[in-house]
Amino acid sequence: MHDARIFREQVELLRDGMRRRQKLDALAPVIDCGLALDLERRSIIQAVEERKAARNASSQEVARRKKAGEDADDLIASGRALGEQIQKLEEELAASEVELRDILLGLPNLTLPDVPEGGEEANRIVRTWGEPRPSDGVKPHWEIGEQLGILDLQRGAKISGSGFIVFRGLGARLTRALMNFFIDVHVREHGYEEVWVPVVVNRASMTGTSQLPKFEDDMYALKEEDLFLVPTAEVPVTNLYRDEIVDASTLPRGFVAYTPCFRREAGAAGKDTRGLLRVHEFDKVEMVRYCTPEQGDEEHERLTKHAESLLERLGLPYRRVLLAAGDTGFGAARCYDLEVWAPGVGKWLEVSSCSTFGDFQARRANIRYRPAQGEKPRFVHTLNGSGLAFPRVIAAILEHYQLEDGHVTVPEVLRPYMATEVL
RNA sequence: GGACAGGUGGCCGAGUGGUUUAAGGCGCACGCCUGGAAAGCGUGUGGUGGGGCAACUCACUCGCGGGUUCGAAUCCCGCCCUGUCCGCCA
Repeated sequence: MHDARIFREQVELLRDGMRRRQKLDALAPVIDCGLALDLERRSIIQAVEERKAARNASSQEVARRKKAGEDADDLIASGRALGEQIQKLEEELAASEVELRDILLGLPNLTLPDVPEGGEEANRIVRTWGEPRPSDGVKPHWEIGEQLGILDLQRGAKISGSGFIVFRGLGARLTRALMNFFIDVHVREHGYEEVWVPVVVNRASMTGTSQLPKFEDDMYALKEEDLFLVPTAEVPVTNLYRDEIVDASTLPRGFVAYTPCFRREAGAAGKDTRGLLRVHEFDKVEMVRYCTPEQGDEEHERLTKHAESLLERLGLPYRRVLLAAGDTGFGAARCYDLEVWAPGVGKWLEVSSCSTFGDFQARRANIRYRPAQGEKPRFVHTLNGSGLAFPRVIAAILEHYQLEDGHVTVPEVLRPYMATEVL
């Protein structure tokens, strides 16, 4: 969320940011509306506060007179009139504030200057690692997975519906291995604090990280309780310190959590949905970082490298893509996608999104730090990245490490967790 | 789910309609004192929003949201959270 001040102080910057995202046509009228509402709101505030000051003074005078045994009926009458005016103005103010907040909650973040303008076609591959294996003779993961008895899509669909997966035997163990391997690396080598968090969260948390209000239709919800299944651990983990002022000496700091992730993927049906490519429930280890504004860029690079290091240890060829403004998520200021090569399906699969949000989430979630004793609190910067999402990593392993006989070599780093060298 | 008790500043804690416009204490910061420190003494000490170049000033803020009143931490209603007991339970 932006500071409302952006309307009166930097509206051109805001317009330009929306243009870079290719959203200006849709959002220009919204921005104009925000500008007008901010003006209106401040003028009402002045009117109402003027009257409140008068009422406060009058009430004190009433108290003084009563104590002195004097008559105060005239003041009580004028106070009543003031009260009526105040009530009316406050109703107007509340309406205008709700409208302004709705607008602010619906505006995407500004992207950083190094983010390319435009849509998906302007995404930029900034580095590649490893030799992509040629696709010749490599079967897609869903064939190999079913063949090896480690993937059971049929029964997943029976139990829950399409897009829900059953892993069996070594497939189930592989999921457990990835969870432990990823978390162990982040905790032991990258300095993250391991956290285990709820996967059902309230509306305030979902709003804090900017899934709500705009993307409510994409979320699984428990309507009776007004609770939501998390689409990513980003939500509960970033919200750990919602409405708090964190100790500046702890920054930068990182948290890592495993959670299942639930996504309705409304409207995505039919597109790259076979096998493990796009499912409604999947598992992921997520890194979340808090830092100061000054540390933001450096932290974004660090976070992204933490995710890349996992792919390198797994020996899976990948590329890092800097997303163009129009392809960058709603709340992000800059986002790198990590895409792993899957020779069986012949595609680069997104296995991690590493984003920096600036203070966009922190303002919504009210997460602050005090730079130094006696100074005003400032919003932290928040970052998060998958480290990593399991299903597509599993797909890449089943394809990249596929043997001619249909078995699959287990990446060396996973062998201590798997107790086997081959699937 | 039911019953009861609670929720006041960084922390403790007083406060049942008007010098409480939140006492007092702890902590913290600064100053005095000291060779240096402790103790002691003094001063200061939250957040949000509005106005102002600024000094400053106004409003709001006692879990949250409404209501009553000229005036609410205080009275009324709803909700949330915490604790204890009961019920249920991996």
